[in-house]
Amino acid sequence: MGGEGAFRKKVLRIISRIPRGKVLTYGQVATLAGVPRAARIVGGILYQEGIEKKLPWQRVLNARGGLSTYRVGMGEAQRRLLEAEGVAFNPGGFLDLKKYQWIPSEGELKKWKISEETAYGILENW
DNA sequence: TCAGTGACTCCCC
DNA sequence: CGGGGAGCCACTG
Repeated sequence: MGGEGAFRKKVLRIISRIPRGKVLTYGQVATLAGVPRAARIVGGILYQEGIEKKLPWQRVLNARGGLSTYRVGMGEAQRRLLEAEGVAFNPGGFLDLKKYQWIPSEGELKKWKISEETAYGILENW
């Protein structure tokens, strides 16, 4: 654990920046970190270090706006944490990504060396 | 070094 | 809406 991969570091940094009440999907985090198809890795990293490193792990969801943590027994905890931040789930247990998705500032994108074009491609609510 | 793994995603039924 | 299957790829032992 606590490896030193560049991708891992970027993932941890990006997640640590997601504001209260906002979310990103695993795939979006992976893309912002430079490896668009490494969504599974993001989940793995959070599973290992999310709580240990005091990250806002609850703010990362699957591509449908649902919680993937039910399969590891963390679903209810994640839902409660999000609701405590003012996030409302729809009857199906999903949340509206267009409404809650975090849009990083231009400065942040520049820091991560992500073009606005790339960001526009993966973020719904630009 | 390398096969195995999986908090993912997309597609199809 | 639900389930199955095939890709994916950084990380791990």
